[in-house]
Amino acid sequence: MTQPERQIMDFIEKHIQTQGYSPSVTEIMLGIGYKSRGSVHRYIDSLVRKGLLLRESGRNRGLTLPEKPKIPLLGRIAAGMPIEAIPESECVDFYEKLNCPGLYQLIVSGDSMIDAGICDGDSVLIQPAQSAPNGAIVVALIDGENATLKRIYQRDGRVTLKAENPAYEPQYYRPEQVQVQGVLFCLARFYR
Amino acid sequence: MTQPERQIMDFIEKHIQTQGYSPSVTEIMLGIGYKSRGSVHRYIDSLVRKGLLLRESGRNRGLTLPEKPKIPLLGRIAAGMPIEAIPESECVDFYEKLNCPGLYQLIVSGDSMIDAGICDGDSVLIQPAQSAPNGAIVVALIDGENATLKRIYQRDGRVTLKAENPAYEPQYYRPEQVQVQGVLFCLARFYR
DNA sequence: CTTGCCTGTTCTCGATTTGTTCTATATAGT
DNA sequence: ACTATATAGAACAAATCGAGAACAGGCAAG
Repeated sequence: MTQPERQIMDFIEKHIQTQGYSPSVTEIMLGIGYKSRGSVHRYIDSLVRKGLLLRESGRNRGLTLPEKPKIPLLGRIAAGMPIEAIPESECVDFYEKLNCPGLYQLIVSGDSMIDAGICDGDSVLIQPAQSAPNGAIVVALIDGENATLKRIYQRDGRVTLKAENPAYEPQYYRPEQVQVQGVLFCLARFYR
Repeated sequence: MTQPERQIMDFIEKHIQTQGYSPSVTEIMLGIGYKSRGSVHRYIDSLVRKGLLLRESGRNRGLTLPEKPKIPLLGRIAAGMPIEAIPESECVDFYEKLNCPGLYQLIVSGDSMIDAGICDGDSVLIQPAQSAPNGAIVVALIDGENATLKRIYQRDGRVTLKAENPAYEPQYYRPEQVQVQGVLFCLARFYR
């Protein structure tokens, strides 16, 4: 989005939010400070072509904003307690949150992280990294062969990879044996 | 990538990230400190030839960064096993997956669903519904007062709400006491 | 209905910006 | 001094921009 496009977009968003309906091209022109409707119209065309704006053709004031996958955050839910409403209906833009360059997805196989709430079949989103803070959950490559999802601790000159499952013992390695490939960024599990 | 190429690449990346669109050759020139557009243009040519930069010919400000995939699905990861690559680098479009009308988000409070891998502080995305199949995890309103996240079973004329935590006993209700508000659609947990 | 204004849309024009190519100059390495 | 390379700067065509004119359809008042 170029600078004038951004300016026009902001104006439209603000107008729709405050007035409840789309501004006219002339109103945008005056609001932004242009002296010609043609110019404004050209920018609107561009925005519509990019899908950043929707237009109901043949209607006056027919501009609408495309729906973003915003998911309203309603409150907290607990065992046996009512939903504690969160005052302003915050919206979480998952698209924004996940717009993290380099992110990739792996599907978890096995139960070794079950006590961390990571189950067989879950999707984990990994942010590429060469190192990680102690206690982080990472994708670690061991001896250049085996990649595994574990909690990592680096101290006393050795690396510990700890599963979150009492059935698995922590594994100890020399630092040169373990290569961090990425850090756990997000867990996603779909039920339907 | 030579040093000036690296410098120009960084400038372009930064500009696209902050402004949302490509810089012009003149802007790069000023930003880096050159006094000629020709030189900058030569480096851009080189970057395009190497595939490190894309150019929409015939358009002004038509430089784009090679597209990074949404979130590539790389494979499965397991305890002590190598990543089992998935042949085609499938891409998961979370935008698409979450574009489910009516979806709303709740933050989980408490440990009553811990054995289902749902932890304190997790986000659950709920799809509004009036009923749910046996065994589904639902948001249930009890006696019109208390909302809770539980696994639901309806049989023998009574409703069982079962926590996934041995510390909590299943609770039995008459059907008219329990109102399903929604079905668990997705679990999301952010680590960073 | 008709009328008149607002609105959306399309077009042209001149000025400016931009991508591109070219040549000349400066610099570094041999 | 010679060559290779990097930079500066000029020049040109195309794209873009803002202004303004013109026209048809929407919309509400009479």
